[in-house]
Amino acid sequence: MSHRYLILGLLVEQPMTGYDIKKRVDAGLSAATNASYGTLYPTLHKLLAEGAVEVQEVPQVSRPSKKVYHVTERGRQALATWLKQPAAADQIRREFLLKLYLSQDLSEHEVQTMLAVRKREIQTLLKTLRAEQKRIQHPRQVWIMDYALSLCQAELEWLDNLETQIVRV
Amino acid sequence: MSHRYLILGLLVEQPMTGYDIKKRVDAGLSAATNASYGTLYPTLHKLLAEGAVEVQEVPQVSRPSKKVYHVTERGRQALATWLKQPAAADQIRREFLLKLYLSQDLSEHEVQTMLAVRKREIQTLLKTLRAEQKRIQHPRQVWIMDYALSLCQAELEWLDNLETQIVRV
DNA sequence: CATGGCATGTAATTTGTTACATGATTTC
DNA sequence: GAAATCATGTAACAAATTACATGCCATG
Repeated sequence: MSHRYLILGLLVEQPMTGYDIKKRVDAGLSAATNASYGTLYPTLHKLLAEGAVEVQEVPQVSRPSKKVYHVTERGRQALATWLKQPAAADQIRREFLLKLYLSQDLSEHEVQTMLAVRKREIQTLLKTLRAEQKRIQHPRQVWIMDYALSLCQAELEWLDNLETQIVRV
Repeated sequence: MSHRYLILGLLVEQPMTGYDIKKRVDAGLSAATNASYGTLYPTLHKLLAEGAVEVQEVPQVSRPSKKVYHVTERGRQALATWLKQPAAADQIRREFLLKLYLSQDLSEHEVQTMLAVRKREIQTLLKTLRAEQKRIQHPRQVWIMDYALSLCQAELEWLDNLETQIVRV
């Protein structure tokens, strides 16, 4: 449901293809939401049918023609209305955390491995974020990046703490 | 899908009703996942049909009889198998963050309001977490609580930073 | 010559939310 | 007297993932 507005919002910044939107979200907005083609394309079609976006087909050589979408006035207004409403609560699912909590019957070694895997994942994410951070111009994107970075660092500290705690036990 | 294992895992700790499970998740595991009755009860029925759990009906006066579920050996093994597999990636949706990012056409005042609302929400969450923290005995529950607290604090710091930044701009 | 990027899309399935229905008891 | 707690459940719907299909180009 909020994917509609994600799309509209990104198209306000600049006209794009579905493919572009996906890249954009993966690169800079992963802390806020995610987007798969299976959601993106059908949603774009719906928005088109509703007149919230329009399409401009750009033919290409030996490739499906690009469909560059841009927002209509109607779309802008739908977005503005949505923006002014209070945000829905966060929806969060961290399977890693659930497994850690339920890991009573696992060996200490297995638990340590879980933590190590997670740590590597978060460190990788941190690197990615820092790399992206350098390519940013738009201040609002900086906000989101800072958010993601802060949470990453907090989690890393928590992981370090836990690891040493478990060793001591 | 991971709700199956959430249920199994909690039932390993002790037999419970669907209602109890819900309370348990809301109280101590909100950083990992969530659970609504609409998911919980049907999932319990499925687990029962598969022989992963068994039920013991406890009649009550002027109330539907309690259905206390407990895990079978089969259920335990299903859980153990799942636990040893690598965890799925986090699934995160923060509508608040998305709105903040897309808030270009809002007034500065509206943005400040969004931040203030979020801040109050996180502060409330923090208080709740701290209250729950005192009732905890199980060390693994402490881990999860610490996780939630760390992220809360990181977000609060980020919010404070942002607020002052925007004022300056 | 395989991998990954570019670029579109569909269909089946899973997953989950929301809202509803029921109804007594306790607490403010 | 209203609201929250206890306690179960279903049904309709919305949302999203996954896997698939297609096919060229560039890079290593």
